[in-house]
Amino acid sequence: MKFKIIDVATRAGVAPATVSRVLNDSSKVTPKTRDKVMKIINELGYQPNAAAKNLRSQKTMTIGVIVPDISNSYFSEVIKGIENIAYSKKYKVVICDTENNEEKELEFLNLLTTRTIDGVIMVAPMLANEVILQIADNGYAIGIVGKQIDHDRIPCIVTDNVKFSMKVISHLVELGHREIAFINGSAHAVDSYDRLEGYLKALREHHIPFRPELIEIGNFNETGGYEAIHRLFAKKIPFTAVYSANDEMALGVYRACSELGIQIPMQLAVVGVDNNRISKYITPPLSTVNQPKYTMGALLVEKLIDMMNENEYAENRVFKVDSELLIRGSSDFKKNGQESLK
Amino acid sequence: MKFKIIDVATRAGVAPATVSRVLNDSSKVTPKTRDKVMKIINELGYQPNAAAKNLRSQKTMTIGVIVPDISNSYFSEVIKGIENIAYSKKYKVVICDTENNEEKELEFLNLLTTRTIDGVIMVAPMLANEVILQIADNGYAIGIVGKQIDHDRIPCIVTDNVKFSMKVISHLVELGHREIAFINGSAHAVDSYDRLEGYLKALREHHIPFRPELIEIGNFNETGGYEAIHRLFAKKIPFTAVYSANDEMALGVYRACSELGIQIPMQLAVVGVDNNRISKYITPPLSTVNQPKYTMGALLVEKLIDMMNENEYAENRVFKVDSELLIRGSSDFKKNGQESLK
DNA sequence: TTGAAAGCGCTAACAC
DNA sequence: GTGTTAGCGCTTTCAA
Repeated sequence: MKFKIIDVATRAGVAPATVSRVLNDSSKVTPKTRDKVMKIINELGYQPNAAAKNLRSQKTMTIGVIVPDISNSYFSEVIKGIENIAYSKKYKVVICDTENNEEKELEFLNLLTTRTIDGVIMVAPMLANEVILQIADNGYAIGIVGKQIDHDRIPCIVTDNVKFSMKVISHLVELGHREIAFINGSAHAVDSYDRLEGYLKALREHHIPFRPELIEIGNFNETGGYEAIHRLFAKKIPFTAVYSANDEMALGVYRACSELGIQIPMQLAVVGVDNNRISKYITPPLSTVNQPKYTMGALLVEKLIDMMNENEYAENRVFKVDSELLIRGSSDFKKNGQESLK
Repeated sequence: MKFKIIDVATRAGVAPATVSRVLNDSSKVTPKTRDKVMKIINELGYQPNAAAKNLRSQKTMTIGVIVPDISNSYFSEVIKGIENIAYSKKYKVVICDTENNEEKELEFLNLLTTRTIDGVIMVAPMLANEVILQIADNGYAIGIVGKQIDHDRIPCIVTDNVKFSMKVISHLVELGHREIAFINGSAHAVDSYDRLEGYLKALREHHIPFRPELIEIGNFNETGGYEAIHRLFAKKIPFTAVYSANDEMALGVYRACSELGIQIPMQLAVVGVDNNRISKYITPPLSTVNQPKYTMGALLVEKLIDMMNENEYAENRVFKVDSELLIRGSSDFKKNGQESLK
């Protein structure tokens, strides 16, 4: 049996409006009436109908999240952060896994215009900035994780790519490396620019000449990393370390090295980015950069919800968070051995 | 500017009902009117309001999915299957990551009673069967992945645990193993019973006496596996192989072996279950059972949607799918070496 | 503090 | 084939 507000109202001898007030604990109701109403609500197991509520209140308490690949632990961690905060604030979360498909990304944004969701968070969006800006201009709530977009109604959270890339290179230099190759992500990703910038900046700081031949593009996936390191080897330029712009590509490096009998880290030091769950379990464990994925999701959704409810305004719109370099056996061979899997 | 159906109607010189008919392509509308209406719709960029539609039609075209942990690749693959099929049928998917928290699981089910979602899929639910049966009895649409529940309105999809466990043990026996330890999942999981049953059945088939001391509980996580293998070693009973009821626990086995200097597979063969993404990348690569996760999600959501729309009925309610044994270096040392990371 | 009543935007039953 | 109209279940003025 499905009850509605009127059922509760009549049984409690009050008007529907009063029941509504009790439910949304608007203060203007005497404890006595409140108790009376609550009793009936519990007796009947009454639950308000969400659709009616949504229609009337013009919001759905739902946030959409668009990610390129939900089974990539980077994204699922971000989602966890979003989800947890969202639920604690009574919001639901609808997920869209685009499978790196730009059209699916665009299509999902329709949920905003149909008012199925109150706002959307795009994680590492592929869509052109203009499209995203347009949406914000149309008054829809939108937030971005992993890319910075300049619009005073779009909160963004990004990691300081330049900074941690410098940390990585400095770490390798301190270990004595001077010829450090760099496998970058896709050429059009903003992250790629920044990571390259950090790479160059660090080299300059350490007075190491920069050699463009040591840079390759790996498109952020395992195969890309595998092919990139092969291209690097093919050049016959000596290098003793490689900075891979993410862990996935580093897996490709491991595969190539395993095939060619190249020892990590003795013959080649490797550092990745992401602290992918896998990175800890491979042999040797991969040195990597740990981005605060959960926190990034959590922080951004909080900001977005605040903005939607206009508790807060545009200032402090872009968050740049720091990442931590995890030194493991792939760069520092002293770190190898027994404790590697701890 | 936000338009409503009446805006389209007046501009097109028709009644709102006609616009609605065009939108929901009910056949009773002449091509001419349809064109006229569509033209205005496109001009205005009109999009129907979801809340109003939901309220009127008493459905939300949304399915909830409850998983214990979204960053576990097993679950994210299931979600992918669900999501893809759901979106292709115009359904949205709301995710709940319970973090293995039974209360969160229960709480999320409220979305059914508030009619926020039309149905729910529980993946490896923790909630007692009675609770789930009750929900179905109340007329809500519910489906289960990874557990079989007997109720003629609940579609379920499970893997044949008995069958693949037998495959695993037979594989080990064929390699010459006779003392095979078994690290089972949590004691109250149905999967655990079935996997144990398969283990026992296979031993019997091969005329290998069953030794209860060789069985330990590892609760399906890394630490559990680590502790379980330590307990097994502590017993001083020789065994040459271990069947771990999932890959996570096998990781714990790897860690313990690495610490104790035990060589896999030479001194101990290891086989897991799940084909977790990690299993391929560890050293040696882990032999494991690949469950068709994506397909399981896809198949079940399809069934659930059919049931909700009553295209289909109770018969053929439980799906049992087969899994494939992937033999890798952790059990068969001929499989080690160069090709291990391919 | 409480009640009456309007209306959120859509669909479907019925009438023409 | 198309229009009219009631109403889905709730919240929120406004009045009392």
